[in-house]
Amino acid sequence: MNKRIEITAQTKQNLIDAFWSLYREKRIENITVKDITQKAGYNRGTFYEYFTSVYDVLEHIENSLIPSLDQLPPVSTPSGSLGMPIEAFFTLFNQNRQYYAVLLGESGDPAFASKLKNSIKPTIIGIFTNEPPAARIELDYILEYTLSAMIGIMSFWFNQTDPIPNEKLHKLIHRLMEQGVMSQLFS
Amino acid sequence: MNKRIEITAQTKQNLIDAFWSLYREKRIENITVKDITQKAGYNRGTFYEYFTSVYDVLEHIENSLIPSLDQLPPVSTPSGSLGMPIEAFFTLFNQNRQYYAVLLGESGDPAFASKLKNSIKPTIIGIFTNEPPAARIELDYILEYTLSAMIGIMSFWFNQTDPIPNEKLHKLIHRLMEQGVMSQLFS
DNA sequence: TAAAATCATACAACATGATGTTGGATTAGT
DNA sequence: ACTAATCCAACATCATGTTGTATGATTTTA
Repeated sequence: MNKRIEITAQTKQNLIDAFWSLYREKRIENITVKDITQKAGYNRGTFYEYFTSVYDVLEHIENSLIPSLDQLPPVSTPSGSLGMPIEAFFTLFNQNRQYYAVLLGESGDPAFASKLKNSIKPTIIGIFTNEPPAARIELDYILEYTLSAMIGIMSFWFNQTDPIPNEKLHKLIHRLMEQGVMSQLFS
Repeated sequence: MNKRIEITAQTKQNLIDAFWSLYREKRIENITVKDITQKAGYNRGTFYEYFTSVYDVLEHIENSLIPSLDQLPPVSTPSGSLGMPIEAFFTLFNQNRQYYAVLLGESGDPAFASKLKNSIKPTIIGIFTNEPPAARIELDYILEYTLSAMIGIMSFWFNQTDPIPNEKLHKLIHRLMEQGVMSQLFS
């Protein structure tokens, strides 16, 4: 039976794909519903059966990229990466690399970076439930600092024409986290 | 023949102010030219004498906030802040606090964060002209990491309802930069 | 299992509102 | 009083979001 569902799922996906191929090229404010449906080969009205607006499509894509972070492996704290699941971060970023590169880039959506950070925070905070409240508040700031830094450097890396090797970046981040920025600047 | 500079400057500013008061409340995609001119008390057509679009107003505001960073004091490297002008950063952020808080926030503009970073980078890179090329490439990554972290934590701080004291944040950032994240997590 | 009834999908067409432009009215500077 | 600027009213164009309908697939009934 379910032929209907397949059709709608396909139509929806076609619209999403058309949107994305436009979004990679131009700012969202210049993308019209007409553009999308023309590219996907549907009537403009059909769009509204699936989405409420152009921004709704973006939202849909973003939300589909966030849940994969619930799949953050239970944060082990091996001596190598005290409390910060850098490896896990790496893996997840790479999985959706093509989307993250755009969404976190300079013509991306700042709300996405926030969503991303906020979805990761609870996992890490969970490790520090025993800490006193004062340290807890400071933790919020440290987390924001670190996650911003991670997202920043990964996004930068994604968008390089000639990026440094995976392994090299990996080690650099480790050093930055464990020894700070200053000690790395004068080597 | 004197252009009526004062009048036009005032009109332009009125439009900018009207835009900003709307921008603080809602996403830019929902702000129309009509909204702005109505709020500012002008005819809609007048808007186009000064700006080409709603986004052009935002761009204008952003650009007026960037040049102030050329005024970054020549980066002294006192023993306290090796290469990173944290104090200068603090001062500049605080000067335009109300704008930065919004523009760097989650309904802000990701392009602004990029502009900001890119305007600061050359100043800092200038200090490291003697370094070998390999270190130069790594420096780009370190800078992106650090600036993202700084912008992230400052923006977070701005948007807290009950922010920690200026001095405390200041010291925290120093520690994070000099000793890294990890050593701060387990105290 | 075949015909009838129902429902989901996609579309054409419409009303509304936003956009960007043009030509004219008004006001200030000399 | 003349000129040049500022601002506005009105227009054509375009995007939006909605409604009613044709098509064809699915389910029901007999």
